[in-house]
Amino acid sequence: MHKKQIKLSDLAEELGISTATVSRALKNYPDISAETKQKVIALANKWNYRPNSLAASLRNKETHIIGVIIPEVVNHFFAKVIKGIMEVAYDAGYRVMLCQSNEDYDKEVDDAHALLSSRVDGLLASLANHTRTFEHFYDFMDSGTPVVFFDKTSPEIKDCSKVIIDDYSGAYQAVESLIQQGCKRIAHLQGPGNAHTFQNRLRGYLTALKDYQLPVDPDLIIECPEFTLNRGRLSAHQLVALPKGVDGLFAVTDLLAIGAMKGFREKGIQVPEEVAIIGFSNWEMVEAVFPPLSSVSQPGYEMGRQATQILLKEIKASKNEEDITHETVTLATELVVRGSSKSV
Amino acid sequence: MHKKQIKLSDLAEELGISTATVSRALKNYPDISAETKQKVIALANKWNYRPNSLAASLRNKETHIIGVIIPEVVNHFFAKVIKGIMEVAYDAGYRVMLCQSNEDYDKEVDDAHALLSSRVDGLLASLANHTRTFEHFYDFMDSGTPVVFFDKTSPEIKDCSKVIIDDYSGAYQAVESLIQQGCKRIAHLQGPGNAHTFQNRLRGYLTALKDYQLPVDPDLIIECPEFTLNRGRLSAHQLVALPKGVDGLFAVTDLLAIGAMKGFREKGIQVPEEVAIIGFSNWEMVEAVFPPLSSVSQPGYEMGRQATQILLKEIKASKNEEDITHETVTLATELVVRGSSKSV
DNA sequence: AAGGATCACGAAATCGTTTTCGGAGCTAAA
DNA sequence: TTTAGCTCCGAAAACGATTTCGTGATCCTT
Repeated sequence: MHKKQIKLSDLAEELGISTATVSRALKNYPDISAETKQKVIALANKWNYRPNSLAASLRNKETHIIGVIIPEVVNHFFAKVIKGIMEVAYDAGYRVMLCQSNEDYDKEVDDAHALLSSRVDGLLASLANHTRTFEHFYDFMDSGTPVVFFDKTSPEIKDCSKVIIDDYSGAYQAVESLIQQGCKRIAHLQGPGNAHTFQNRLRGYLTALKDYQLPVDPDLIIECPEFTLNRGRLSAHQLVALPKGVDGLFAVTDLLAIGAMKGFREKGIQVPEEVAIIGFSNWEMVEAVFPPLSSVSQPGYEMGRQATQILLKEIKASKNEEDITHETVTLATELVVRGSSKSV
Repeated sequence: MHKKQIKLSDLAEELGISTATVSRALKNYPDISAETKQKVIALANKWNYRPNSLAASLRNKETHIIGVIIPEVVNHFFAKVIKGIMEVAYDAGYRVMLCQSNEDYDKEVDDAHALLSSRVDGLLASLANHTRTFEHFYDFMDSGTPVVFFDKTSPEIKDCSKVIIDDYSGAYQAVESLIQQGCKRIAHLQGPGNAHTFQNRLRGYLTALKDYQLPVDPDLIIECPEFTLNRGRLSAHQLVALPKGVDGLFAVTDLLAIGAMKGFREKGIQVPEEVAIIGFSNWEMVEAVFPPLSSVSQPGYEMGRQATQILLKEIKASKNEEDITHETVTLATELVVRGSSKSV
């Protein structure tokens, strides 16, 4: 049973003044006497008054809430992004409504509509792997609510800011490093769908091979529908079984790389002596496996922070009716070489 | 610049009917003619009408939002809890406002106040390690807003439901298993603060030793202020340096255990031959390290689901003015033995 | 033809805050 | 003494959706 929450008029009645005065006293307006302010604040504390932000938001047309749509929460990279988002948001007095699309386009649309109904002040979004239409995001932009995409986005979306990482270069560097240490048959464990991040990593792989005049063997490119250790393990088995074998591997994500490492070991293949492996994301656990996994760093925390900073800037500009210039920030990656491959 | 969002009165005006009728038509009330309903729905779709849930919530005194306070987002266990929460909430038509206390008591209080101001319909919370007073939660209960604690809670908090893990038994089983495979000097890497979960794991460790007449050596119990690989690694070094050595280790969490494994290896100690190791949480990565880490399973996803189900049940009861009976659900743990210790 | 039931809708209050106008009372300047 | 300028506060109108009463039709019954 919901007991009554204290409201402004309760305070006003008790003190024999109007709600207007109470409201202004609590917000420290200049034209309220010090004496009144003090009385109001004292009573508000005593009665544990918590303003109803629904009413305030309705009146002010701003909620101080930002919506976040993310494909998957149980993912070390996205978790770090969320942390970055929440810290910057909190410091600016904003709260976060989090939605997980679960890599499901329909749910993504549904979440977007709900956040629009909630009148969030801005939206941060990362696309599901199979999202191809963007009307649910255009709805935000049309209503004047800033949207910033991070990580998984699409070049088709115009007129809005983005924070991405340089997947292409990261992948290129990784594969180049494998080539320079003598690998001739380099496999790639590829991500699912047409997500641009994964496509860019694939492109980096292909371009590196081409630049060094290595042939592209379709047998060496395996699309992994989900990112699990086991999927990486099975892919390694598949590669070992190839007539021409394999001597290097670049995986679209660390979990697959580690799984593959395990799969190779099961088949008696030495890492890095017989197969050199490089992953992508550089999350903490890569140092824990043996040999430690070389990986391309993917700065999730920084991505979350920057995306939120840009969003807050646009929210502010939007409020002041200034015009906003959208920007695309590309965060650099870095190849961190460890025991699973050789430094060159 | 915020362009105007369509509202009920816009639709009403266009159709030459009242907002009351529009509202009822959209909600499929029985006393609106089929013809009118259809016209309203058609226009709402055409104009992309999104109801302002602030206004609706203000009027209805329910937001369909549940608040979540969690110590840390970048944590595999909590990430799974969040996933469980969000799925159950979504299926019931609820949204989630997520707050991360960052293991900071003051921020926890601040978050609680903000969620109260947002008039969330219910709260799910897990305590920060150093939280000792609970007024900020009692505020919710006093106002009639259901609260359910999960994982990190306190027996001091009465009259509310909880979903916890049987940390004590899990720890006991782990240590018992080490004893049964012959370990005599078993170390424990302990969690920080007075968090009850960690205390219970410590208690399981101590009781197992006592039950098997093994002495408790304070040198073998190391409190780890943070959960990082490196902290585990350094703790292992510290243990190796003990005059009497160490032949078993139970860590309060997997990350520390894996770090310790690395630390032992660096000192030339064989796992599990010279030191057997068991962790806690059983997250996916334990299978990736070598040797695979034995660990106590900690069902985070299930915890999130159950906590949310209980909360929704209490919200419903509260709405119907039924009285609610609080419950404490204890989820079972299970020792999963892998290569880092022997099965007995 | 009168009474009652049913149908389809509208007027207006309501949720709790914020803010735009003021307006009363007082002081100081002319 | 009038006027202007302060200081401090209140009345009331928003914000947008929901819902409680109604009310005017229409149809059926007798």
